[in-house]
Amino acid sequence: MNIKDVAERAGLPAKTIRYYEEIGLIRPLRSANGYRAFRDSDLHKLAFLARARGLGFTIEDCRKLLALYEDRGRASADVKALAEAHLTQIAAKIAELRAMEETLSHLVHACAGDDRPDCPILKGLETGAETGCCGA
Amino acid sequence: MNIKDVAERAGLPAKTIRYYEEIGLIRPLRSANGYRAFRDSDLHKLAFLARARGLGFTIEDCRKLLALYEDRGRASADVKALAEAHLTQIAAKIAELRAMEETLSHLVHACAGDDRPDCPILKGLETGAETGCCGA
DNA sequence: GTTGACCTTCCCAATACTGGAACCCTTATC
DNA sequence: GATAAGGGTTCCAGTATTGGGAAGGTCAAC
Repeated sequence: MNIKDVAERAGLPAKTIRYYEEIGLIRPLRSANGYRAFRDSDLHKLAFLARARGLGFTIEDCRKLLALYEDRGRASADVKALAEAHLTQIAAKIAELRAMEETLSHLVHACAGDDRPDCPILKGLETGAETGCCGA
Repeated sequence: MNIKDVAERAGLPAKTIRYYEEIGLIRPLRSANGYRAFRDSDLHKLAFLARARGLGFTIEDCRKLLALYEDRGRASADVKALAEAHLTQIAAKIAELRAMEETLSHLVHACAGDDRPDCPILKGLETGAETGCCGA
């Protein structure tokens, strides 16, 4: 298979596939003309990578997951540990975003959004205070 | 004020402050010895930037916010529009992370996490299916 | 043989910093 | 005056993960 075929089937841009080869995630063969010649196993790995990346795993995590995927003697505990650590990071990121969302939505609600210059959002950014809409 | 003082007061690393100058967010004066000489107005801007960045605004959004902050004749609607667009992006990011979290936590819960190789997480990444724990 | 769709490598851009090297300035101490 | 500590400066390179595009080789069809 040439790169465009695997790209479509794995759901990854060709550019990304070349990059994954460059950093050693896959090692496709080469045809006589210099084209990459992907085996089914390469396609499987790329689809695996696409899904792992889609779940937010870093490339380095993907490298470890791929190694476990290929290791018939792996312990599922190792996979689970990786996934749990990643879940923890996802939860932390969500919490961070929610905090931003909360602060910012308070400010937005306090802002008239008209043609006058008075703006609680800018005031909040200036002073570090929120709108003060509900106490203190 | 020298850079270390403003860094502490604004809550930003000195490196970051130099970077902000490089990209034109601030324009501190220079002393005869070549040191940056920060005015109070520079400090205010840096603190403003630190808070805006803390709310997840991109640097380019910060640039616009700073321009509005400095424009005494701004319309608060412009600020609000920026903030609302950012809120939308935050919400989208949260939704994305939650989807990842949900999929991954299903897989994790289905995984025994012992020393055997059988692993629903790897299977899920291989096939694109979730655990199938609840139907289908 | 020419067109058009592939493929290749290589370099640059993006985000928002972060680290380090090499070197200059200031102040205090010996 | 020498030295050392603790500032400051610039410049280069790197992070993570692509995306864009140039310059050029290859293949299949007409």
